[in-house]
Parts: sequence; C-alpha cells; structure tokens
Amino acid sequence: MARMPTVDDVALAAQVSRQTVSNVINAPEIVREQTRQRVQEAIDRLGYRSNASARRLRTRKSSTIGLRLDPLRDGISGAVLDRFVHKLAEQAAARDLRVMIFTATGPEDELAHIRRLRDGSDIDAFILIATFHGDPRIAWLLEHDVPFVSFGRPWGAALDDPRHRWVDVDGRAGVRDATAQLLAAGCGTVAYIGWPSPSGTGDERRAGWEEACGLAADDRIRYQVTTEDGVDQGAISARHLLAMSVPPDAIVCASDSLALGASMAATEGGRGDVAIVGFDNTPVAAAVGLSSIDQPLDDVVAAALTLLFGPEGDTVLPNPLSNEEPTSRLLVPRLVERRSTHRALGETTGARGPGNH
Amino acid sequence: MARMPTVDDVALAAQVSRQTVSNVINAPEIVREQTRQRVQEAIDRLGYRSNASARRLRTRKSSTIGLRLDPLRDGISGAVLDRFVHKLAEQAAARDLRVMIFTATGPEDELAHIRRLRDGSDIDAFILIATFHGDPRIAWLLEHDVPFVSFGRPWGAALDDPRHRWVDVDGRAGVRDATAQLLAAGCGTVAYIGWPSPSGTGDERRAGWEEACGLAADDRIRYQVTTEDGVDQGAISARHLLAMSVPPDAIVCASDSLALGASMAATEGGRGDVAIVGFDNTPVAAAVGLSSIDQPLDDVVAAALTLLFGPEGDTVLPNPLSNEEPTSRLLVPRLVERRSTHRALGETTGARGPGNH
DNA sequence: CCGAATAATTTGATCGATCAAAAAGATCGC
DNA sequence: GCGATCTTTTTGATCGATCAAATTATTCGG
Repeated sequence: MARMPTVDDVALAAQVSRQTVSNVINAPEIVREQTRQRVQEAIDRLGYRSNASARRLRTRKSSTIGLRLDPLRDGISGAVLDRFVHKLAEQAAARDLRVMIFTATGPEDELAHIRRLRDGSDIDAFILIATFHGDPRIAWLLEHDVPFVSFGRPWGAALDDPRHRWVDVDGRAGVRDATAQLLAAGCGTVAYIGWPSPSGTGDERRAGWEEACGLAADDRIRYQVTTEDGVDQGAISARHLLAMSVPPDAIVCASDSLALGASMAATEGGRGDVAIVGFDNTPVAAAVGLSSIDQPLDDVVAAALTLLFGPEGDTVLPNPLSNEEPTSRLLVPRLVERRSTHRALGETTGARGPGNH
Repeated sequence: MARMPTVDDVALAAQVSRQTVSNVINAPEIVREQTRQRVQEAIDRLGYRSNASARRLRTRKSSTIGLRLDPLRDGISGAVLDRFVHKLAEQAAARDLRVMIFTATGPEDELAHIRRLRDGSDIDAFILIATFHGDPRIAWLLEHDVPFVSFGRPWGAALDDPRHRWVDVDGRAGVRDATAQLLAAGCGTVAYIGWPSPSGTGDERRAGWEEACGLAADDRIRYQVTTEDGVDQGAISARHLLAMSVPPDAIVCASDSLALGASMAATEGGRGDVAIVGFDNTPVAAAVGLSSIDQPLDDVVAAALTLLFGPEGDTVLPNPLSNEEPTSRLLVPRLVERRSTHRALGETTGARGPGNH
C-alpha cells in the first residue's frame, strides 16, 4: 500500500504551508474561506487522513477512554453492562473519542492496567463500572490524578468527595414508582424479592419497595424474601410467597434473574395472574415478556461523558477540586411494561414495550 | 502531574545513550547484561513508561485491533459476541495488543469507520464478526489490503479466496454430536427446531441434525420445525411437536432462545422429561439449567489472533496471497449438559455444567 | 601483541503532526 | 499616504520514541 499523504503533501498540492493545512482541519474559522476551500479540495483529492499517533504525540492527548470489562457473569444481568458498552461506543464516536477495552482479574490488576495505559498516554480518562462497597479504585484514581467517572455511586466511606464524578441510576425511585404503579392499578399486596444486605444497589432497591408498599412493619417483613441472585432462587422465593395464607398479587424483584424464576414458579403453580416485575430490562426480560425496570443507559452515558469532557469536545476536564460544578448525576429509571404485568396494568402499552423493536 | 520521564531521562540517569535504553526495552539480548541491569534499575526508579504514541508514530504500527460491536439484539443470543469480546480483550492483552471498539449502523458505515481508523493508523487490523451471506465487507477489506480475520466463515460467493482468513465453529458437527449423544442415551426420537433457510449458520446446524437423527426422509420432515428465532416461537414449535401422535423424546434447537421457549412449553405441558438442547451456551441457558452446545470461544479467539499475528507477537501479517499457510480454522463445539437433559443423559456431569458458577 | 572479526554503544535523522512566535497581507482612520 | 491594528499565513522547534549507520569496545587467532 502506498504511503499515506501527510500534511506536507497536502500543503504542496494546495500551495500553502503545512500549518495552514493543520488549521483547516483543527481551526477552520481562522483560515480565509477561499484558502480553506482550496486546501479542503486537496485533502479530498489526495484522500488525506491525519495520523492519529503523530497528533497524539504532539497534543499530548489520546482522545481515548479506557473501559474495563466486567468479568463475565453467568447470570443474565451482565447484559446491562453490555448495553452500556454499546452506548458508550456510539456516543464516544460522536465526540470523536475512541474507546479501548481491557479486562482485569481484580481491582488491583485493574489499577495496574490503568496506570500502564495512562502513563503510556494510551488513554486520557477512564470509566469505572460496578462500583462496590469499599471500592479501592476511587481513592487511588483521585490520588493519582487520573481523570475518571464512575457508573455507580460511591458506597461506604468518602461518600461525598467532590472530586469524584459519578453517574448512577436511582434504583430506589425505580422500585418505588413501579410498586406504586402496581398498587394504584389495584394490586392489593406487592411483595419483594431482593438481595441480602449489605449491598449498595440492593439496599436501595429494597428501600424503594418499603417506601411504597404501604404495609405495616410486620407485613413488610413477611412479604419480603431475601436471597442471592439467580433464577432458581427467584423460583424458590416466589413459591414461598405464593404459598402464604394471603399470597401477594404482585412481586417486584431486584433483578431479572429473580423475576424470571418467580415468573416460572408462578406459571407452574397456576398463578400466571400474579404480576411480576424485574430490574434491568435485560434482553431476556424482553424475550420472555417480563416487565422490568429499565435503566436509561443513553442518559447515563451522556451524563458520564459530559462530566468527563464537558458538554462537548474531546478534551478531558481534570478531576475537579471542589463541587462548584455538579460532579454527579442520579437518573431515574422507569418501568417497561410487558405481559407479566398485563393483568394488573392493562394492555394500554401494547404487548411489547420499548427495547423490543 | 509532573512530566513523565522519557528515554532521555533514563539514559541520563543510567549514563548510557537513549538508544541503549530503547534496546533494553525492545531487544534486551543485544545489550550487555551488566548494562541492562543498570538501565533497568533506572527505569524502575524513575517509573519510566514508554510513550505509546511516539512509538507508534515511529514504528508505524499501533498494535491495536479494531472490533465493531454488533448492534444490540433483543434476543438472548447476542451474549455470544459479548463473551467473544471479553476473550479477545484478555488474549490481546497477553500479546500486548490493544482492542478498540466502535459501532456502526450497517456494513457501509462499518467500512467507513474502518477506513478512517486504518488511514489514521489508529488500528492495524480488524476482526469481523457475524459474517453473512453476500457480506460486502470481505471483498472490500481484501481489495483495500486491510488486514483482518473474520469470526464466521464466508458464505455464498468467493467461498475460498485464500486471502481471507477466518475462524468459525462447526455448528453442523456440534448438532450432530449432540443428537447422536441423545440417541445413544436411549432417546427414541430427536426432533429439531431451527431457522428458515437460507441462513448459513442455521442450514449447517440443521444439516447436523439430519445427519445424525437416523430418521427416514418423511419423518425428518415431520420432526423438524422451522421458525424465526425467539422464545415464543420456540414454545409454539415445541407444543406442536409434543402434540404429535408419537411425540419426540428430545428436542435440539438452533438457539438458546428457541430452547428456552421449548423448555417452558414442555414444563407447562407436563412433559418436563423431554430433553432439550440449545445452542450457544448463553448465560441464560446456564441460569435456567438448559443444556446447550458451547462454542469454544477461547480457541476461536486464539486461532483468530494466530491467523492475524502469527503464533506470537504483535505485528500483523498482511493478508496472504495464497493459502500456503492455512488461512482458516474450523473448531468443534461441544455439549454442556445441564438439567434439561438429565433424564436422558444422566447426572454424571453434575447438576451444573462448565460455564456455571 | 597486532589486526580482523564480532559485540556493544552512540549519533544523527526521522516518523507526522501541532505549538509558539514571527512574518506578511489586508483594513482603517485621519 | 502612512503608521496602527487586525487578519491570515509561514517558519522553526518540538512531542518521544526507533531506525540506520557510525563509532568504540572486546574477543580471539596466530
């Protein structure tokens, strides 16, 4: 393959200097229109493309975001992050940013990768996903001045370090709204299947149910099952709830895995009328007609990029020193209604919700 | 943040020239051991990291692989590609390669992205996924000398262009083996639910069943259902099969979506004893205990990288001119047994197969 | 102990772009 | 018509590494 043309080749062809060519590309407003056109034409004719490495070397920015892929889960909830990755790739391209992915065996390893990529100026900023209680990554990144934003709020200590930029989805509000919606539609009792505490995300979701369920303290305990995530666990928990003397009319679950299990258990037990709601709106939920609380990932990604790069552009803002600018965003998810809640919520929204295509 | 040290800083500290520092990193064998140690020590002390952009500019290679993420599917099978992405990120890191992801709205758009990334020398090589009948990308990439390998064999025209390097999974063999296994275990009749023709992958899988099912021509037609992919479709098809005068003892499906539907239908109909086998071994299959034919993605990725870069190293081999070297690999998948086939295949492998946990 | 051969190290040029500052060209008031 | 000001374009240096070739150090046979 022939050598790619350089700025000098274009400059020669358009009879200008290389800097003018560079300006046409990076700051067209300072070039006289007539000149700009001549240069642009030469660019098009020669098929010039600026060399990313050279530019990055000179400008000291790579316009690349690093993202560590979460370890594969066997559950079905991993799909949220996959959707996140897609959206990120899409929106990053719109800002002329690139996305580089990598894997790591744990937080320490992840930080080692980040350091390597950062020091080699492979990457300008990172997006952290799946923050957890006592996450060591946040302190480290702040400490080392690595620009980053996390999808997931800080849990535990250092809850409000203003330098930490994060975006998260308000699971509490999501579950609360869904629960309220079911109650308003006439469900007498709404039960909940969730994860054991402490789990940042899980505790929030449960709190949402508690706020909206309208049950007395003792009933709040009876109509709530705590279990690890999983389809089987969901089924077991649902059987337990449905065997109660006054079984619930609806069950809200902390995940689609649990909801899928619950749904199967309800069908098997001849209680297909019980409304079931999952969380995450995974492809599986869509495939089996399970209503689910959907995280607005488009907005999450947009917010994350805005916190990192500002409303537009591809230059990272350094980690802020104080929170004069907002450094976090909490977005509200909403229920996508499908078959599993039709008896309760009616068919107004159609058999297939958004996300179904 | 202080400026990162450069080769010159290290050279000064170790009292050698910058080229020697460079050699310690890239060709340690030509440096005297004593010198090497001194330089290495300086590197460690200063925390030197070579600047990726500068190196790429000079060496004219980016050591980066581009990968277009497939559009999100609503089905549950997209997960295979997600697993592929993970494995790729893992194995690429082991070769000191980076992986850059992007999305596109269609083949044309994808090629535009590829061209841009390639011409800007952002990327050395591409991995194409989800090849299809009449795929325009392959010819274009060959035409433009863009090094690439595809996960998915060529379908249709130009079936054997020796310049095209590809890796694929032998779905025919996978289905054939699974069917044979079921028959050997005592299932009298094994039915099949698959996709309509023409579908490269789908036709292969069906052929595998036809080869192994041992049915006469007319029975091969009766015990085979053709339908679009989807959980609902799987359920409908399975009900049809189970309503036959002599229902099958086992059903092999072209996907986990179909298999999930079939499995639910069988349970509902009180025929939980019918063995069900899916394809792709998605997280959902693992979650609900569905036996499934698993694509050996580790091997797929390893083979793809070997075809692109040779047995080791991070320098791309150009698209070959002829097939003196093998330019493709066809790998055999294998059945992961779970609950859905336990009645038929026994519990020897335990309730949870590999890929669980 | 010398010169040839080999090993180890250094020097100068270069990859392709942008920055910073200087130079040239255009515009304007008076 | 001329300097001051603003706009547009050009020049020289630089980002941080590796390549290619030159230089210096070491080894070894006779």
